[in-house]
Amino acid sequence: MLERTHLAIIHEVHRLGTLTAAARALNLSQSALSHAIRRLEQQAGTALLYKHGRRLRFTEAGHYLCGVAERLLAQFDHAETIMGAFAAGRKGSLRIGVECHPCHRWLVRVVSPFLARWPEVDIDIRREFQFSGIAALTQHDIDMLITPDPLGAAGLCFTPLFGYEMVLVISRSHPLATQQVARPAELADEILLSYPVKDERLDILNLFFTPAQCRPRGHKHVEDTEILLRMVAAGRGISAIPDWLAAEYLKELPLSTLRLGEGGLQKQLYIGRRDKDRPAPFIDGFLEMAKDTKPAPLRAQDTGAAPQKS
Amino acid sequence: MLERTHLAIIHEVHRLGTLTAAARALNLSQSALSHAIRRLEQQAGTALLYKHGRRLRFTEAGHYLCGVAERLLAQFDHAETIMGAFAAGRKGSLRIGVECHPCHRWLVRVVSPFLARWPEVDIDIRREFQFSGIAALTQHDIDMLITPDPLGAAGLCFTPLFGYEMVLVISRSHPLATQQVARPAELADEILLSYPVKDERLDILNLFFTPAQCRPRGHKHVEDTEILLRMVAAGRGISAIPDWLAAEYLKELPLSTLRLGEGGLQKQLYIGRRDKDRPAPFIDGFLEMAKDTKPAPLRAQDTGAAPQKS
DNA sequence: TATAATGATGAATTCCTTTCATAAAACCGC
DNA sequence: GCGGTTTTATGAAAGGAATTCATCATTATA
Repeated sequence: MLERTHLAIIHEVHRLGTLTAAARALNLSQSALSHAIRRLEQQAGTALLYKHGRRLRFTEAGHYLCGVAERLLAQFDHAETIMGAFAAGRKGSLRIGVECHPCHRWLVRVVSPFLARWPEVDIDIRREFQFSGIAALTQHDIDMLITPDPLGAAGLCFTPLFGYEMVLVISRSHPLATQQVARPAELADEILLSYPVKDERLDILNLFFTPAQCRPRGHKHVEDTEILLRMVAAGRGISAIPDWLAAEYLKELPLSTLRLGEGGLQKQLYIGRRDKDRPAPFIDGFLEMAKDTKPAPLRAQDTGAAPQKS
Repeated sequence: MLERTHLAIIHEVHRLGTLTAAARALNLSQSALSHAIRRLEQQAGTALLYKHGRRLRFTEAGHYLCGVAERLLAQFDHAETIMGAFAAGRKGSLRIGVECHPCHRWLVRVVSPFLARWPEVDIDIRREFQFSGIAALTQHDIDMLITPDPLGAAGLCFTPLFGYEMVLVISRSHPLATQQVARPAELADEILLSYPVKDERLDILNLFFTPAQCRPRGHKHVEDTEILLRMVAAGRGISAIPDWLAAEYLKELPLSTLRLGEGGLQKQLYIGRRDKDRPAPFIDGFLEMAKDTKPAPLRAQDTGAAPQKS
């Protein structure tokens, strides 16, 4: 079987012209090369070299193999370089799952500098999961999960990123716009606008309406944040989004934010990963950058809702 | 060092999913693969596989190596196929030297069917030599030499192809055109036209004029056969060419051919090669085809010169 | 829970590669 | 032409790396 060593020998003999020199270059004895070439020739069933004076020349087959050697050796070298980058933790891929629809703009602010810092790392962001994000993480479909709901699962660990408050957004011309706090019963006649997520994953339903045993009059899904908020501003419905996301739109759109219940709907974003994962530097790097990237806070004077607590 | 066997192992494990199956496919024990992969991982400095249940899954580095394996193994296989063709004598290259200017059209008739019969053989035809064709042959610059002058040299052997006669061609309106035979003294006032070859390699000088201690009045070189013969037909000079070549032009051009001296200038074309060359089938094949391809003979009624003797 | 399937591991063995010592051939300068 | 030098070839011995064997650990299946 043709092996890499054979190619290396052929290559060096071609480069240096003599067995002796090639042997020196390969840290082998001249005899070793002679034997190796002889074996290779026997396997190939054809001569590769012949003596011309006391030098060696390549037969046609040898010459062909020389070309093969040049190409393949380069590919081996390249592969080993890449493997080195993997080993050093420079290269890899990071499949990030996101279970937080509004997080997109924040995530972009993390990913951009990350790509610059770790140019050999491929990033893949996924939003859709067959079952849950947690399952995707344990099944190695993703390597990291950004979620506000760190459901315990064996072999996973979660790191808190930042706290925030889910606030109600309503049109500035809405009768409730003057209030600081909204109560479930006051919203029974509203249309709830939300991202296209299953009801059981909507905090405003789980933690606000359901405990009060009441529901908004209607519920519609909207994919895009901008469109959703424009619909709210136009009085077509109400919605609940993170305070820091609301902050970004308060200047542009005629919106008001209200606290959801007395204490507000406090949340925390977590980043989860498998705790037995190989400790790749770029994974820690991503974590650091994620922790260092806080969303812009919602200032108290902008609205009645409480400022976020980092 | 990353070796072909490593790639083969990675590839089979990827294809079959388990070490045990891959080991069967490679005619090795499961233990051998386990050890081999472990060694490879140690060298690479990174894991390639990890256990997922009782199956194996690839790490990113392993996945990368998998791709490398697929590409490189294909190239190895291909190289071995080609080497097999070399060994079987189907593939090769044949560098043919030609020391016989008029032979071009004959050579084409040999080479065309040869290329069809041996599609994997590259043919290269050379006419110019640093020293001589013989030297080029011994120095492995060419593999075969077609020549009318088989100068003895150690390690070479010559096979006769066919005999022919060098005949004098003159314009049909030339005073001598009625003769059957030309004698040197009768041509002392003529301009000799020849291919651009050194004087010492021109048979009409060596074997016709020089023995008679006389020379033609002038001597010009012409590269192309067609042009040369048109100049002769126009009465601008005389020339000496093989009878079979003259035969091809006698119908088109107003030419006459005369025998050079009483016995005629008899020649023989040979094909020479190194006798220690690896006996490649396609070399024998070329020889056979060359021997079987006789030039069209010059018929007696066309001219006064004798018909060629096979 | 027993059973089958799979991978991991350490020690022994086998096989292949390499080296050593030497011969043979070819070139170089005299 | 003839030693001296350089180079490849070769057979036997040594060395080392890959492989196997036997066994254990883990996980899935009935």
